Amino acid sequence: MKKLGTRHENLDFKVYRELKSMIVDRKLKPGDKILQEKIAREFGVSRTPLMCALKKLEQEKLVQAVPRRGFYVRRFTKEEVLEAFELREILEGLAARRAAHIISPAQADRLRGFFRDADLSDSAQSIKRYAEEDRRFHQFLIELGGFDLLNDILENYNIITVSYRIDVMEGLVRHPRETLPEHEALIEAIASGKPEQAEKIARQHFNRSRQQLMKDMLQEKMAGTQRQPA
Amino acid sequence: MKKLGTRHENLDFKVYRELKSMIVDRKLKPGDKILQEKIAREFGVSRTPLMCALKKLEQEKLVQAVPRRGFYVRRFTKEEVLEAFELREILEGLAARRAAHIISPAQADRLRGFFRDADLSDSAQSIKRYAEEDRRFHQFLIELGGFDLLNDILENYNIITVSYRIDVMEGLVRHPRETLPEHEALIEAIASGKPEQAEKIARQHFNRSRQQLMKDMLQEKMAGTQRQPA
DNA sequence: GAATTGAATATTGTATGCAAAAAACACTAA
DNA sequence: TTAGTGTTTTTTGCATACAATATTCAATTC
Repeated sequence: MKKLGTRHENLDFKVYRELKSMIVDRKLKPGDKILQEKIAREFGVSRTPLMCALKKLEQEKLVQAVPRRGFYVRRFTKEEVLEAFELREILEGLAARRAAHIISPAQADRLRGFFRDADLSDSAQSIKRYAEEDRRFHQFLIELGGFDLLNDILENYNIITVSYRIDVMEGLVRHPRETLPEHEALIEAIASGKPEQAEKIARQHFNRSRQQLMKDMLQEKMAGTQRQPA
Repeated sequence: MKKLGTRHENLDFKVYRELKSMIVDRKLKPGDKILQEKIAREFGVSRTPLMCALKKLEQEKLVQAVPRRGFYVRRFTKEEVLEAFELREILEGLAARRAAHIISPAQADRLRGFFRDADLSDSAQSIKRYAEEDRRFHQFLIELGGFDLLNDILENYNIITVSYRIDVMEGLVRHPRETLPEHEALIEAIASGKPEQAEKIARQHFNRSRQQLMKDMLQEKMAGTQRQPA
């Protein structure tokens, strides 16, 4: 018995995806109110599926619902971003551990291909390419070691860490020269099937980025003008 | 400026809570189809807020939506339950670590009160009381060391582990005689402010339960008749 | 001019209506 | 019987309608 039947995709899901990418791409900015009528007209749907989509996004914390007022694009606090990093630290640590457990030789080969010809210069171009490779690498790691529940969580909460500071160094927290050795060590630990080591390295990797982020945030606070409305 | 204003609770949220407890309490059983018209009438609301509530539950994996067919109460696979345990292992490990970091003397006192007068006999009554204490303990641990994101995730996925096998030994996977020393060690590690140790113990605690569960499941498979419909 | 009030307007939360899809049923032919 | 087919009934997905609440803004008072 086949199961390929699910071709009908409900409108609310399409709206959900569209809205989500609008938020991640900053077409809707943090703090913006979401005018249901307007968006619904823009998308050519009624408010019913839009409402559903908004509720979904609320659950993912991308928007905030204020009863009888409406939905607003959420503005993440520094604390939340750091907390999201803390979660990634252990969740991707888990993924790394599992990946090392179950990796196949073919997958190990593919894994070893990541960052092979990384360019560590400071040009915007090379930073950008490294950032892309970084995302692909973490994606592959999750595919390797993840499972449904874990993937769901990571998908939801990576967005918080990604959508913050997207404008600085392509979203990278640390310079490739610093992270490349860590990536290489992680790759080797997973590819050679060392779960404990893989988890440890993955966690260290995120931990260091988190520490760096904390420092950056502190500096920002000292230096700059802080907009932080209610 | 105060902020106590949020008194309006939308209908969909009430429906959501009600449905959720119906599922957890087995008033709606795994596999049951959710007849929207019927439930809506039962709750005295229209299908609109019910729909929203169902979508929320879908995101939490308590129900499954099949487009153009409807919603069904989800039946968890063994794999999923084990995966949920694996998640709890690291997530509550994190909570334990953080708790040990930030615990106050007053909280440490309260923590040490858990399981103080535990009764390790085999009577149904005492097992039941231990299971309740267990839940309260883990809840307190999450309150201590958790944060918003973590709480959300744990709330969702604990349900998977709790709603499975609720009928055997009050949902406990291992006997109190086995888990009590672990609980005591964990309490002491947190109360005396030892983050690394606390995390390690918490993880071991869950890991052992997970191993036990795997064994149990394997035995069930060997022995019993397996209902596992599509 | 600043603060306060209150009507006019806009927006939300929910119920209802309706077309399209799925399920249930009844009837016919092997 | 059983398999197949057309028809009725049910149910879903979505649009729309409407009352209740929020917001806006002009008029009024201090």
